Amino acid sequence: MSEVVTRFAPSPTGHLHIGGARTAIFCWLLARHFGGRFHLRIEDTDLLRSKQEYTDSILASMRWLGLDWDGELIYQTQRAALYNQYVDRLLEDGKAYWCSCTPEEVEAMREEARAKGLKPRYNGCCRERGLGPGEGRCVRLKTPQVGRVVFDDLVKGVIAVDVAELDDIVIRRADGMPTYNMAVVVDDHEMGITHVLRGDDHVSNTPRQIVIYEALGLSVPRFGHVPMILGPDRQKLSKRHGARAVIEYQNDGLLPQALLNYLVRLGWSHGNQELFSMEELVRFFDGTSLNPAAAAFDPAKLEWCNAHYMRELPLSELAALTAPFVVQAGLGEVEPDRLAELCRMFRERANNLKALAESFRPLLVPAEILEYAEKDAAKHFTEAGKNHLHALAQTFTACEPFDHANLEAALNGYVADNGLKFKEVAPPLRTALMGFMGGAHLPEIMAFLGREECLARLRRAAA
RNA sequence: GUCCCCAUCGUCUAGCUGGCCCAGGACAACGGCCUUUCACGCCGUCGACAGGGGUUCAAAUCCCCUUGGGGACGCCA
Repeated sequence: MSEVVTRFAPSPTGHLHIGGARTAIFCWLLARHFGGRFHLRIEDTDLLRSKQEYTDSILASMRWLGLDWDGELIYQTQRAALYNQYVDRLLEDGKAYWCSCTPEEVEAMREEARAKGLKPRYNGCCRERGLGPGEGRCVRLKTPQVGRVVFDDLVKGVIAVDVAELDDIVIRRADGMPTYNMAVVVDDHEMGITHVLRGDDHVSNTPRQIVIYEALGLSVPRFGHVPMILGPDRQKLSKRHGARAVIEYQNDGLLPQALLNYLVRLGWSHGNQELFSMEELVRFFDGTSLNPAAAAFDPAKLEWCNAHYMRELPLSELAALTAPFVVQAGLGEVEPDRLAELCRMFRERANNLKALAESFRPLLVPAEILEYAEKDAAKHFTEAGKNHLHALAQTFTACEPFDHANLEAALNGYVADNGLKFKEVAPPLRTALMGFMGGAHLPEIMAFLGREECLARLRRAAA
């Protein structure tokens, strides 16, 4: 295969959502796999809805996911003149014509067709009128009237559509701006795009674009339409499904590699493998093995995937990533070493950074305001339990240094010396320290808290 | 309404050039082991080829129909 050039072309009318992110990932992987190029094009011709802040947000999400792009960013609004050169060429070649119909008139035609049970469309009344620029409003493509448009889709296979299904589509609006299909064709050609990977919702645009390519005498790129992502209920993803934007997952404490891994695996597979490094993805992803059917988004599996990557991360890195969430949880700044220690103790108990930070709360809050889980307190702060806590406070006071090994020995010693079972002592101690029956190993919790804090908790619980 | 696309466990999927599949893996669920707790980890259980016709010695795999989903039909992208 000669050079592969792909592109991702978002409209800056919102944040990057997971569906868009997935096609961006596929495009990026395809280019990287074949050592080609990956471009980013901002389709901002909808002036009303496009916003610079969304472009910035989309770029930020791309970077967060680790998707870099080649060359300059392309903004469609800056290329109107270029598009119109192509429109003029079509006009000169008699492949397009001026149309004087108003939108209202066209709408009436559509209504009429609908009433007859036909496909709503423009009736081509200006096609042979030979109107000039002064007489027409918009420019329409003279779509061939017989034949079929056939293309071999990378994911869906051969798709054929009769040209009778295609309208004489508008390629230049009354305001002089090109329409979407026209701009896309010109851009993809000018940018040398060889593979157009995009959402499923574009399949019906593809024949229209191919007709434009052919009218212009340009070579047609390879197309691939990846199915959209459905909500957990298999309905179209919408607000009621919760987070849809990449940035929301970022804010919820997901790791980019986890979201990327999950998204890639949604609609693409490499045998039974579930977890992939970036290197593996680039090595394995060649545009085949894409699933033609729509996939439902499963938050539970995403969390599982994220938990996996949280366990794999070097502690210092995990700590650095968790720090902002700790601050956000109102737990303040924590020294890097202590934070890393907290991560070490708790990372197997959380599925995302936000939850991880939250799990630190019992250890970062002063003894006086530690909250007890009612059930656990009632069950373990019995007379016997309190007596143990008193005695343990005495025992631990003598621990020097106040570290894991000494504390463990002291605790075991207390149990053995009094002929007790560990099970009798551990629950009240754990509840006193953590506030509930959960968390890491007792000696490391105590070592982390330090003598002062530790004893304060035992005394408070015993009281 | 017209056109296009899709269809394996609850979910993501392997399989799809037919036999190795009375269908494999992962998530979830459930049970167990480990264990002072919660987790992690390990082991196990439940669970699917939408339906009907063909083709064939043989079909999840090929063909047709039905049903069910989705998408498109804009001077939006």
